[in-house]
Amino acid sequence: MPVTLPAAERTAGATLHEQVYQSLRGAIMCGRFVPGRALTIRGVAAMLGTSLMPVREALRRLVAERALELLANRRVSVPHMTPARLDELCAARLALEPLAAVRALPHVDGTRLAELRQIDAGIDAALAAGEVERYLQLNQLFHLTLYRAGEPQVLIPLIESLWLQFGPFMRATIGRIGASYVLDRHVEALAALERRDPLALRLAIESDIRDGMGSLSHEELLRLYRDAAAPAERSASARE
Amino acid sequence: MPVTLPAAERTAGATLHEQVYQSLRGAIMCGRFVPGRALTIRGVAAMLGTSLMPVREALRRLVAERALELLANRRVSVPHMTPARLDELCAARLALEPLAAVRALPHVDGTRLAELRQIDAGIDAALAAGEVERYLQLNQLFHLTLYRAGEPQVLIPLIESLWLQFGPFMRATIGRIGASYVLDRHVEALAALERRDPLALRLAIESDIRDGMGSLSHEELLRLYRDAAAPAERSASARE
DNA sequence: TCCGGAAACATGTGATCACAATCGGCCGGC
DNA sequence: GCCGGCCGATTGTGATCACATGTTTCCGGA
Repeated sequence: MPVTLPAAERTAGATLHEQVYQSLRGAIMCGRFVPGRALTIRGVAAMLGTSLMPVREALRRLVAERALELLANRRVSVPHMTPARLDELCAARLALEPLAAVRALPHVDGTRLAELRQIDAGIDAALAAGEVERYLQLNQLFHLTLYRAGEPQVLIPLIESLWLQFGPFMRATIGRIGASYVLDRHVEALAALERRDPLALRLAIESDIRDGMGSLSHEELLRLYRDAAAPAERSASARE
Repeated sequence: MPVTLPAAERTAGATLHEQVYQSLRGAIMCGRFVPGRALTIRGVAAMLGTSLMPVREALRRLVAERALELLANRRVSVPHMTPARLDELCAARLALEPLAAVRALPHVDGTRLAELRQIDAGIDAALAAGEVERYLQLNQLFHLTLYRAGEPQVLIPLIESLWLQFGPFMRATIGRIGASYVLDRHVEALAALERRDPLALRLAIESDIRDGMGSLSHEELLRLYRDAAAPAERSASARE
């Protein structure tokens, strides 16, 4: 079994399938599921101690959000990354996230700016401690906290769908973190926010996304391209 | 009852909830559901002659795609349009669709170009005949047929989500069609495709989207802004 | 040793049912 | 006349079951 799920035992006021959704979403973002390996309804239900129904709904929602892929067998799995999809994801992020940042800028007040600074400090700490998982979580939180200023209703779901597709791959293939941080794009973004400079903010977010792409392990990317040429057989890491 | 659904009787090989999804999606895009009015599972199931289960899954998928909104009561409805949401939808379309078009351009061959020309001819015919519904359908088909060249996997779902949110509102508030067509942006796009000119294509698509926004009935937009100021009471059209 | 087929198993889909929460209308009281 | 609380009807949620499809396993034959 490739994964142990955190047994959604928090009995929040939300519905059961919402809790299952959050558990699965977290597990996906951490790369806990092997791409291509089928996620069975009964399997997830057994891990989380629920019945089939909430799992069905959670899985279907994740498929609609493109976090999971519907196979021909009508089974679901984390989709394999392909060079074309990676390129598209990057292009979509570069189209949407700078836009979201610039639109959020007028609504960023002192409180939110302080919150962003605090998150960025946490990121630096995680980087210094080499805590990859925490770094990725906080990085996502930094971006979403910025974009959420002004309470956008349309852009956030689109961006979250992209992160859901991008996250597990990044988690699995990120190389040495910290190495590529010759320039801290978040500091640039914070400065742009303080100066209320839309263009500088756009550039900082664009650069941050590109840097994120650059931090992918080169050997993983090479394997990706190789696999794309011979898709019949996946490389070793896809095996158990 | 505000709507009669086309009784999903086509027994395609697909799953039942997929057929329900398609029926509901078509009805939503045609503006057949009154925004804010709750769509009940049992009601839809009765209209379509299915049991509750496929309807549940179809509704949940449409909620995930932001075509429907999850109310606090855990009931679903077509969301009301607000000025902020309209602005965001427009910005997202302007960010994603020109990008999708430019990325598709290198993959548009003669066959697809001919297909696009044929759709555009159909659009002109629908415009001349004053068939609003057919015009909107073909317009969507034109855009998606263009974007689908190169088989994008990421951008298409994002754009379809936007159309799903934008479509019902446009269907309900479109003014006199044809009037705003002093310039046919589709012809411009087709010319740009033939010349393989990315910049011209981008401009044509951008202009087409802006023109589409301009074709919204001004009185409807005014009512929208008025309602946004006093959201407690919706205007007459929201009542039965 | 390798291949093919059949049986046992696992899985997704859809239906039906129970139940708690919510909504609607009705009535009584202020 | 208007408001608040009560009761019935409606609704979403979750559980369990039946069934068709697809998958794996195991065994016999070449």
